[in-house]
Amino acid sequence: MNSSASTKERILTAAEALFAQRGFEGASLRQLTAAAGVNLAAVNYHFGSKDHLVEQVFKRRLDQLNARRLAALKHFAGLQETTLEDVLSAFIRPALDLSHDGGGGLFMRVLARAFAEHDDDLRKFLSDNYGHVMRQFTAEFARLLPGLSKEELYWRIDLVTGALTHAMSGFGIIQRKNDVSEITHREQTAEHLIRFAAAGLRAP
Amino acid sequence: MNSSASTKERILTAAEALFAQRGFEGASLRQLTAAAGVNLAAVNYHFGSKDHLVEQVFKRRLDQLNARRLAALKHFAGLQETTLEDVLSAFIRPALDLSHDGGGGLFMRVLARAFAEHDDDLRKFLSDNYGHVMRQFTAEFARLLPGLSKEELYWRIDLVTGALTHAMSGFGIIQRKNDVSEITHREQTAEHLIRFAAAGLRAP
DNA sequence: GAATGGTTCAAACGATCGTTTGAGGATACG
DNA sequence: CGTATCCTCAAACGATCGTTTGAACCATTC
Repeated sequence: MNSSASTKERILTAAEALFAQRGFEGASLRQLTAAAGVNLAAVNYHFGSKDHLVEQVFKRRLDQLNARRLAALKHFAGLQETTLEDVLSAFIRPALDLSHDGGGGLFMRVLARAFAEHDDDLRKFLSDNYGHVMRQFTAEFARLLPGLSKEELYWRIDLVTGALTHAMSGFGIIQRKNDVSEITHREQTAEHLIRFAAAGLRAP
Repeated sequence: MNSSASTKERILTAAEALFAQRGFEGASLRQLTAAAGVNLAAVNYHFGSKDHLVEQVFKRRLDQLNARRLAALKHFAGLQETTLEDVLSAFIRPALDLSHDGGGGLFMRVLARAFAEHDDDLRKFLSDNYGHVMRQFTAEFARLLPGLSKEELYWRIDLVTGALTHAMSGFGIIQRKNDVSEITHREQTAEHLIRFAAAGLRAP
């Protein structure tokens, strides 16, 4: 049908990689279209502008991430026997999975960049596509941590998010060693994150 | 003496603010020099290039931050009665102070950007100016958390750093309210961070 | 007061940016 | 076959980028 679907997808994939490497301003459309093997004008034809392309790069991955997080949370929401670790797992593992399939761990780096860019339009876009998921998780955390005030809870979720973003985007000193498979490394990352975050959330 | 000291300082201050707002690539030398009230050519005259200017922006603040952190740590290093919270305080409070004086909470945002940019040269520069401080703190954490393996300790320090950077750069949802003074807010931030990080580091 | 060395200035340089244009190719339908 | 629709392409547009240039300024020194 739409013979341009391939072109659009190629642009999106190349854009995700280049934005992660060079940033939104640092990656030019000429580098981007050359990497994708398409004509320079194709970006403006299919996406209207570079800014709209940036939004679509986010949308493609965030739709995945949100759906998976909510699906994972659904199994635990409101249940008596749910633990803090269960909810953290539903929050963390889809993000780690996302950075694994989809062609590489690039998107979380793009996301971390977006946080750092402090672009108001982009933040609003992220809030619109992200807000309801965060609210659901916050409600579940509140249920499992009844001793925390609302302010204290917001603070701690914020700090968990910081630790998550940091770890997932590969900022840190921790790198996968060659004798550890990527799946194993991902599992270890998830376990470290969940253990750390759960303890931080439960802090007296 | 050096009548250009004023010009250099004005450039550095304006650069710090603009880099925080627009990023290293997004802030042009024309915006920068206009904000500083100096001639366009002054940047290349005093700093050689834009890249060198970026490095100097970091150096000016990191030298402060490193000195204050080490001075704060010195009071606790190796002492029997030192607590985890003491060391975390020595790590966290100088950073919060830095973002307070020096004309605004802009530098930590610049630092968070630098992490996100993944620029190898800049990361090497940061590592060279930062590494020995991190090693001293790591040694102290290891002393106070003898139950942790080296790998586990590295992981947790990495996660603490992520939470710290996130909170200090003002990413999160937490904003200072108008009825709270900045000093009070800074103190609350430090307490939340220390409580959360200490619990995360002590996780079973 | 002429000369010196450090600093500032307006102007221009070539390169690269995002975007637009208009012609041409490809495919489907009458 | 003719036409309409979607897409691709090379080329160019104006704007802005970091950097360089050479003249002017200004304090200090002989």
